[in-house]
Amino acid sequence: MELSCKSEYALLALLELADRYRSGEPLQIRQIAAQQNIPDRYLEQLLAMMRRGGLVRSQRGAKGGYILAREPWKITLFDVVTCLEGLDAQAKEVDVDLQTIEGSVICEIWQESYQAANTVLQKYTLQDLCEKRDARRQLDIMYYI
Amino acid sequence: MELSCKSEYALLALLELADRYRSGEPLQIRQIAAQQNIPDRYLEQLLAMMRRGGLVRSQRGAKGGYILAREPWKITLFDVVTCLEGLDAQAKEVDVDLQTIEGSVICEIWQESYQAANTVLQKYTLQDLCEKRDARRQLDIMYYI
DNA sequence: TGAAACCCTAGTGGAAAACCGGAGTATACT
DNA sequence: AGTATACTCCGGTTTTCCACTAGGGTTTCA
Repeated sequence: MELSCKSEYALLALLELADRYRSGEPLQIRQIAAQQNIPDRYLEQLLAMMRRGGLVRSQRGAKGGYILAREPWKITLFDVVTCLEGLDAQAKEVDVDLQTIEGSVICEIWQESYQAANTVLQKYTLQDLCEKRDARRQLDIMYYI
Repeated sequence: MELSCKSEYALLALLELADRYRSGEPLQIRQIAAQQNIPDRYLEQLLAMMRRGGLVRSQRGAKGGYILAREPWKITLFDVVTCLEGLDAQAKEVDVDLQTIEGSVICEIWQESYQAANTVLQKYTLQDLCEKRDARRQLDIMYYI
């Protein structure tokens, strides 16, 4: 479970959407991309995935854009990464039967390790992320003075 | 921290070396490769990495081969994966300073998740792996009868 | 001396990740 | 109604990385 560009871009975008969430106004791809320095056509794909995954809602047409599908404290980082990377995760389960004993023993331990990582990601929500960011911003201002 | 071919091959090889450890005799690349169905020239590179990482010792020349550098219960799975994938891990630390606040907040959480995964890997040694394998073998025999 | 083994470096093929472009469709505003 | 805006779908391109291959060395033992 490494931090790919995909996941990072997605989280940055969701962070922007979380900020905007209370207003109820949608936010455009272009704006998010400009704000966070993300290639816009790529971000488009990621947002489409997250829409299919039920994380965001889209509004088409003029004055359209994206809105968080539910409250920022109801979306965990685990939700995000599984939505993005989890689509091809089922494909790996194919040839488990023709594995050696050594292979399956190793595989089990990896599952356990994987599980531990996911538990951490389940602990944090977008809300938490926003708060951490704000706290960090305050801290940076203090240091600057 | 996903299970790459590299790590799996390396663990399988180390498992063979662990079996052989008590005898003090070295084991050749070819034999390991044949036993575990690993491309031998590739395994050669992995063993070279593990030698540089201090996990195995090599003996050159005829009747040479590889030996575990220390006892099987003193090598954790964490040691193995960091030895193999950890070489380019420092390269990522380069441009940390020019990161945004959002980026570093995300990065921190990823570190925590990573850490959790590593803690699991630190818990298991080659010895544990061997024992799990043997237990599984016994179990398979029982089922077969 | 020669065979058996490790040692080092470079290069290749293919697949996945990251990214781009164009044509289509829905929506709001005038 | 018409137009501008923004999402939607889908195919293509570029880049990067992994698994693997290859060849020419060096050391050791018999």
